[in-house]
Amino acid sequence: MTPTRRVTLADIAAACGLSKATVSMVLRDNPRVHPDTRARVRAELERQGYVYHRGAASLRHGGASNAVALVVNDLANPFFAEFAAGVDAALAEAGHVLLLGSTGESVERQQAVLASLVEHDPAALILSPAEHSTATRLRRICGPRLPVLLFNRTLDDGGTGDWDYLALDNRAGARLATEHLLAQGHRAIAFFGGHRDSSSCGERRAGYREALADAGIAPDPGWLIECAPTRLEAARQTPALFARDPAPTAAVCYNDAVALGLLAGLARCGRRAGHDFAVTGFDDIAEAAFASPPLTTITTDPRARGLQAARLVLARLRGELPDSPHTTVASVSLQIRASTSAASDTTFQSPARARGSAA
Amino acid sequence: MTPTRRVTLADIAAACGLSKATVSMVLRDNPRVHPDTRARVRAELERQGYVYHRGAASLRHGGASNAVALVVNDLANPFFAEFAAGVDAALAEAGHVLLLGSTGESVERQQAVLASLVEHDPAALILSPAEHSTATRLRRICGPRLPVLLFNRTLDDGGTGDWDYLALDNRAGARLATEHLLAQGHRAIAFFGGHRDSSSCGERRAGYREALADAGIAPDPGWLIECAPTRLEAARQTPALFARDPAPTAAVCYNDAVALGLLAGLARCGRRAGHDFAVTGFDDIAEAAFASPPLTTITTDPRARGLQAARLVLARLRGELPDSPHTTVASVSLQIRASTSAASDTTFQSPARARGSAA
DNA sequence: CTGAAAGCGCTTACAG
DNA sequence: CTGAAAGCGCTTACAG
Repeated sequence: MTPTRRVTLADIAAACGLSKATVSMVLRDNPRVHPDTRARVRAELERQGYVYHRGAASLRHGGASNAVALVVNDLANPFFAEFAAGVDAALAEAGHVLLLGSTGESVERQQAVLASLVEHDPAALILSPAEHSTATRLRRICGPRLPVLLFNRTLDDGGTGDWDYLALDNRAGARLATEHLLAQGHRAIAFFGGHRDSSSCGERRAGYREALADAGIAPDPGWLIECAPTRLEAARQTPALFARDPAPTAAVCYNDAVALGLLAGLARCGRRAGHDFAVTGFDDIAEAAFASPPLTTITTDPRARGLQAARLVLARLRGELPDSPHTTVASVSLQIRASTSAASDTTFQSPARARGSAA
Repeated sequence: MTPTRRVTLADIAAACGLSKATVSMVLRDNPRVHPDTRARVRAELERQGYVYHRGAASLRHGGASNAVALVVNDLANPFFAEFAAGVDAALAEAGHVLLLGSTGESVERQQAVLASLVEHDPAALILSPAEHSTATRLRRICGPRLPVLLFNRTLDDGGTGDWDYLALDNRAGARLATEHLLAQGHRAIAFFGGHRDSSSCGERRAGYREALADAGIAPDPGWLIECAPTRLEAARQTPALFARDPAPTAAVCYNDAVALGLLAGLARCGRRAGHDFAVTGFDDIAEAAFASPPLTTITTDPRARGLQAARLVLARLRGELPDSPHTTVASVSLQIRASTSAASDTTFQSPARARGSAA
C-alpha cells in the first residue's frame, strides 16, 4: 500500500543541485542562504512532499525531542481528560507534541508505560503517579536526566523525589467544603470516599478535620468512610453512611465522582439530596453543574491545571526555573449549588426556581 | 539540574570490554550471544541505568517508529476521551506508544497538529477528522506513506480518501431511536442538534427520515433544528422546538451532549422530560445513565471503538488487511431509559410538579 | 560467539 | 553564500 521510499534531504539536495547542508539551512531558516536558493529549495520540498524527520535531527544535534510525555491514571475520568486537554493545548501552542500513557492506577502498568514512553526520548514528563508509586522505582525507569513534574499526588513516602510538583490545595478545599456545611447548620458531617493512604485523600481529610476542630466538633470515627473514587462504588457504599445512629446529615465527598454516586445512592434509599442530606464534591468536573441537584463542589479547574502543568514544564526546559525542585500549589474555590441548599424542595427544581428560593 | 551525559551502547560496551554490536544483540535478545556475556551486559545496562533510544534504532533499521498518532476533535468530550482511552489500552498492550493531538474542530489547527505529529514518524494515524477536512489537504500533510484510519466521519466530499475507515452505524442508530419513539405513540418527532453538513449528522438524519417514512409520516421542515453539538447550545436552542404549533412531542437528538442540554432546556421552560416530552440521545456516554431522567440513547461504546480502531491499525501495520482501503461499520444498539418512558414513573416528577401549573 | 564497518536522516562547525 | 566531512545512537550484514 505504501511502496514509495521516504523523501530525504538528500533527495531535495540532488534535485536542486545543492548539498544537504544548504537544504538543512533552508529548513532551519538560516539567513545565510541566498533568497533565490531558499525559494528553489522551498518549492522542491513542497513538490516532493518532504516531511521533516525530527528524530534524526534531534539525534544529531543532541537535545531531547520536542515531545512531552503525560501519564495519567485514567483518561476516561473527566478530571484527567480535561487536564490532558489543557496540557495538549499548551504544548501544541508551543510547538511540542504529546506522548500519552495511562496506568489504570497500577504501579506495574505505570512502570511498563513509562519504560515505553521514555524510549521515545521525551523532553520532559508530566506524571500523575499511581497510588503507591515510589521515587526509587520511578527514577530507575526515568533515568536521572528526564525533568519530571508530578501532578496531583505525592509519592508513597509523602515526598516528591526531588522533582517539580504541581499540587492542588486539597486541605484548603476540603476545609472550605466543611466550613460551608457547618455554616448551613450541619454538625454531624461525614468524609465519604477515597482511599485513606492516597496523599490527596489524606490532605482532604486533614482539611475536613481542621474545620471540624475549629467548630469544636470531634468527628465520630464512623463518619470516615473509604471507597474507591468511582461513582459506582460510592453508590454502593451509600448505606454505610446511615449505619450509625445518629447518622450524619451531610458528607464532604472525596471527589465529584464519589459525590455523584452518592446522589444516586441517596435517591435509591429514598433520601433527597439537598434537602434530607447535604453533599459536597471536589473537582467541579463539567457534570457537577448538571447533576440533579446541581453539585456544590470545590473547583479545581482541571483544564487550567493542565495548561499550568505544561507551562511549568516548558519553563523548566527553558531553564527559567530555579535549579531546586519547585512546588506550585494551585488554589481552589468553593462553588455553591443546590446539593447543599437547605431550602425545602429546591432539590429537583428548575434553576430559576432554585435561585428564587435561595434568595 | 541534569548535568549527566546520556548513557549509550558505547558506554556499556566499553565497561564490558565488548563491542557495541554485541551489546545491541543482547538488547535484541539475539540468541547467538553467549549466556555469560549476556548476563554481564544485562547487569551493566542495569547498573548504568541505560535507556534505549528507539529513535536511533528505527532510524537505522529503516522501519517507522512504534508510535501511533491519534487526533481527535476534543479530548474533553467524554466520547473522545473514552475512545482515546480504548486506543491507548490496545496500543499499550501491543507495546506501541500513543502520540496525541486535538483539533478543536478546526481544519487549520488540524493541519498544524498533523504536521507536528507526522514529524515524529508515527507508524500510523487514527484520525477523527475535523469538519470540512478534505482528502487533498490531509494527504499533502501526511504524505503518501502513512497508513491512516479515519474514525467517525467521512471527509468533506463524502469519501474516505483511499484510507481505512471505522464508521458508526449512524443511520441504523437514528432509525432505532426514531422507531422507539414511534412505538411510544409519538407522531411529531423532531431531529434536534448537529450541523447538517457533517457526515454523521447527515447519516443520522437519513435514518430518522427513513423511520418516519416507514410510518407514513412526512416530517415538517420545522422539526429539523440545527445547533452546535454541545450541551450549552442545545439548552439555548430548546425553545425553537416549540416555535410551531402543533409542536413536536419528542426529539431524536444528534448526540448525548445535545440531549442532556435539551433536558436542561426543557426543565427551564417547565416541561417534564420523559413525561411531557420524550428525548433520545446518541453515544451513551457515561453520564447518560446518570442524567435525570436517565437518557434513552444509542450505545456506541466509544471505548470499544477505540480498542477496535487500534486493532484495525495494528492489523494494517502487520499487513493483515487487504491492500485496498477497508471500511468497518460498528453496530450500535438502543438503550431504553426513563427519558422516553411515559408518565407512570414518579421518580422524576417532583421537580416539575411544582411548575406544572405554569406549563 | 564476537567485532569492524557502513549507514539511517539529519546538523554543525569549518573551509572556501 | 555554499559544500565536504564528521557524528548523534543505534543495527545489520559480513568476516573471523
